[in-house]
Amino acid sequence: MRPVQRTSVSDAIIAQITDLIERNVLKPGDRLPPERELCKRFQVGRSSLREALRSLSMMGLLEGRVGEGTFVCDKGQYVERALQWGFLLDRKKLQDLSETRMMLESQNAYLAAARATPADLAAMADALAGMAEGLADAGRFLASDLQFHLLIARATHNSILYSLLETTRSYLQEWIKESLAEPSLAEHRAELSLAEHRQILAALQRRDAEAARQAMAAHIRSSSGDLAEKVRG
Amino acid sequence: MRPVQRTSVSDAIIAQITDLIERNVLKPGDRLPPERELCKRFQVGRSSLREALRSLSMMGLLEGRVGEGTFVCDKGQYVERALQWGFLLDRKKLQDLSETRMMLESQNAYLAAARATPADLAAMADALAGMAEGLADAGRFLASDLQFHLLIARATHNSILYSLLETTRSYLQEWIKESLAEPSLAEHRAELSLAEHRQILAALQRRDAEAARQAMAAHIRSSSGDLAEKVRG
DNA sequence: AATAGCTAATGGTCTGACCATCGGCAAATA
DNA sequence: TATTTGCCGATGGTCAGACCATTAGCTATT
Repeated sequence: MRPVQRTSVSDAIIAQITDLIERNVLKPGDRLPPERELCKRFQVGRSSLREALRSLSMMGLLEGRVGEGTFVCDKGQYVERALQWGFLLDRKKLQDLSETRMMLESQNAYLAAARATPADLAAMADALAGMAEGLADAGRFLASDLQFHLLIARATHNSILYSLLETTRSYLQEWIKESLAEPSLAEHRAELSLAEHRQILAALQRRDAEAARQAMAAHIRSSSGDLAEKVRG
Repeated sequence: MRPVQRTSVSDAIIAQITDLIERNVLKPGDRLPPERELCKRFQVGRSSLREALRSLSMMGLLEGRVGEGTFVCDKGQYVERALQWGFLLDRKKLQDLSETRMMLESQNAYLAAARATPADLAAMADALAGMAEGLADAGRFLASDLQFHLLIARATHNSILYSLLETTRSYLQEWIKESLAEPSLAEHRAELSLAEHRQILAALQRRDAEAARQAMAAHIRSSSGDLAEKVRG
């Protein structure tokens, strides 16, 4: 004998809808049938259906618009929602996330060295130029910085690795921004950071995977040194 | 003029409860008041309340037990769960997943070399013994195999890395099982695999991080060679 | 002392209703 | 004719009440 399977109505609906999205039957931007219509199709009450839709919205898969309908989100919306729970991170978890990020970025650099297309490298150069122009503008500098790292992840041409880095970055974003907001260190750090980025790009252009990995690791260690201390303190 | 703030009842409840959990007013294991009681306190309908509770359950913050009540979960799995949902969508890329897994496993071995406790190493030895005993029993062999890898991930004492490996493995499990089901190769592969695992454990016991990483990488390359071909084909 | 049965409490589900908002259409207006 | 205004239906958001299945704890029987 074994415990009988207790299936929840909402969970079953969630499973079905996520499955539809996975199999791309429901594409981003698509509109779902009205709730009352879905009730009839699933043969469930509106409460259960709404609990399912609510959970899916909370995961960033769906979005409900009053008077219009319920729509399938593109994955970008997911990150925003996820940021809401960023403050739930405790110190240990923050440390773990930071470590995971470092590992991802280093390995991405390693892989990108072999796989980056000329277009990828050109985009990175553009991002680097954006950083240089934004030396005085912290907001623009950070945006170009982030873009540079994401471009490397994209250059691996591995959607999983890209997605993972995107997510970990989004969680750490707040702390990164905070740690770079120190007015005293900002200017010096920015110049140092720019130089480090140039080294990374140079290694990628040379197709030197090991050098790229080490340059990235060094950069993150250097740029997140105070972040690490803040986490531990 | 600026857009007026449109607040949703459920979102407000979610915000309040997450806030209570964050400030440790609600501790893990605590029981929430009954739903009908919460309705009176929040002065909201039960539908809205339940949608909020459902979302919180989906995030892994709460857990509802019929006839008992709603409880605060003890495991802080918020981030892990979010990461899981994060790349659920493009899991079709088996190749990418396989590559990600290899990277995770290698790096985990590297970190575990320095961090594994004697208890961790002992557990790995046990798993290895289980593999040796299960040379004839494919099911038991694979179970011990999986456990060995998870133990290494656990030995990093990094919950994010552990969770990521767990998730990637779970997605690849089917294909791994399938590729090892070839009757002709099974026996030889099992012995080879066992030897490779012994090398990994030996490196960990020597605290040789680089050797552990390389041994793990070699093992995965060897054991998933046909898997990779199958994926590409 | 142990067990079977009962009762109240609780989460899970369903139904029907009302509200606020949005899109589209038609009438009124310039 | 082109634009605005007002209306109407559809839709998601919310609420209230009811019923069900399960659980814990008590009670009475054995």
